[in-house]
Amino acid sequence: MNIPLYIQVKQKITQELMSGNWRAGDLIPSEIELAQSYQVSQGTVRKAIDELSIEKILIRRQGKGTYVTTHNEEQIQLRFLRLTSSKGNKEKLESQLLSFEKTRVNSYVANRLNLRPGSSVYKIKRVLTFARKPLILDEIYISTIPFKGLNAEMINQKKGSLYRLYESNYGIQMLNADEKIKAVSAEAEVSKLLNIKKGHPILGIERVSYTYGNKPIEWRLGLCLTDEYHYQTELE
Amino acid sequence: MNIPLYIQVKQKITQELMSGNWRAGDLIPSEIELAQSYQVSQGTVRKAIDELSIEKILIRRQGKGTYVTTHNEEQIQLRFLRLTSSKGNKEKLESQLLSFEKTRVNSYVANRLNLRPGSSVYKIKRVLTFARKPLILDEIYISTIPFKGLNAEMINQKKGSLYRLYESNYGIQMLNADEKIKAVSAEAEVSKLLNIKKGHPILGIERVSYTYGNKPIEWRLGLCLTDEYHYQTELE
DNA sequence: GAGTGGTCTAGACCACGGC
DNA sequence: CCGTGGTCTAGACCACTCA
Repeated sequence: MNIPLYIQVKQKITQELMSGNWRAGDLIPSEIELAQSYQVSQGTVRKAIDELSIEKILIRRQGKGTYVTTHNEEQIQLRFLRLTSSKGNKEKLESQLLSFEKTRVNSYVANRLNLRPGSSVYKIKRVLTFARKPLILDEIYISTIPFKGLNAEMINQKKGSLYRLYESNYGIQMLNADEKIKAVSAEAEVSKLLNIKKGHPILGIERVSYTYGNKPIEWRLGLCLTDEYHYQTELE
Repeated sequence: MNIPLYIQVKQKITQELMSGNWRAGDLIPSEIELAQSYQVSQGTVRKAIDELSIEKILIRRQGKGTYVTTHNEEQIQLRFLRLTSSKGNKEKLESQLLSFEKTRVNSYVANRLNLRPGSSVYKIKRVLTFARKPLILDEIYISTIPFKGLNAEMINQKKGSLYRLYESNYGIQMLNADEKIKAVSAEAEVSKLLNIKKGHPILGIERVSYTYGNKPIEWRLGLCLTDEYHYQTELE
């Protein structure tokens, strides 16, 4: 095998995470302990953990130890939300569930999630509100298989953060996501829900989110009103 | 001083780049040479270069050496362009200059570029075309001071890549950028140039680009037709 | 074969957090 | 005070590039 040792260590650590031995928020063994158990030097473990913490899969805390990233901490909860107020306000986000149903997935979403067309999914519709103004209309699909028993009540309990729900109730962590953005016109139903005129320009954000091993878990389409907000990114 | 050694090495390397001693595309001294000249170990130089190459300021090439990132290489030229065809086509980009003028900057753009309101800037308008269809209408502002003597002919010569022009003719490298995205309606003038109906929804992408030391150099507003294309990002 | 970056080790010391 | 991650060193060997 010509795979570098630190890559192998990375894979071993990832296996512990995928298998559920180490769970979100857990403190993992120290670098020295890992070095002993994998029979490599501390520097090699360090390099593996370095990369995993760049990928935001692990978090180091000097003096304390290395932890598995979690969506349950306040600061990290809105990690995937790129919408910010153009005036710099920091308003509280609220979520209102519109509908929750079990249905069959269409072929487009099935492709994105590596599911068979027509297989069983949960479909979630909701409105996200900032400062009491409706801003985002979400339509979300997840396979019923890993989320067995999910219901509307559970979603309402977690008020807003689906990713916290996935993690705490099903042990599924969202690690990264792809987004595709278009400008579209608000249709009749959308314009009513977002309280705008029909035909008003809005952002259509299509997102696929992935867990360990780049396995796609969730597809969503977010329709966002960007009159007073904007989508923000950094390019390198 | 409590600044880690490798950060100090990073700063020294950055100074070489800012001062113009090492220019875009140059091969910089080897890790061993740098370690000797800075009186630190090779490992420390390595860590400094590691970070600079993550920031895409330097590029390592095994067996050859470490190079200063350049916009002149084909693959890296469209680094900041996030617009891709929804159908997966890879069409050639062409640029058509609409206007080039020297004018006074308004206060909004002045703030973004750390200029005094009313100071002298070049204003560039152009249309970017993919597969012979107009897709992006750009309006670009840069201070006249670092770009003394710039004219329309120089822009036409470089066909498309302004960043290549900045780098090769003025030694100014764009390292990173912030973008703010909104959905807007096409106004009369815009709709004519992009060959769409008035009021059609388009993306408004506002970008500020930075050089060494996070110094803002260029402000631009890109109006993008996203009927057959989309803006793509990855979230971590 | 010489020179470059890439991996790996062993060991020292520092800075931080918490008992 | 101890254990953690963070920095730094010195030296070995590997993998790649090019003359």
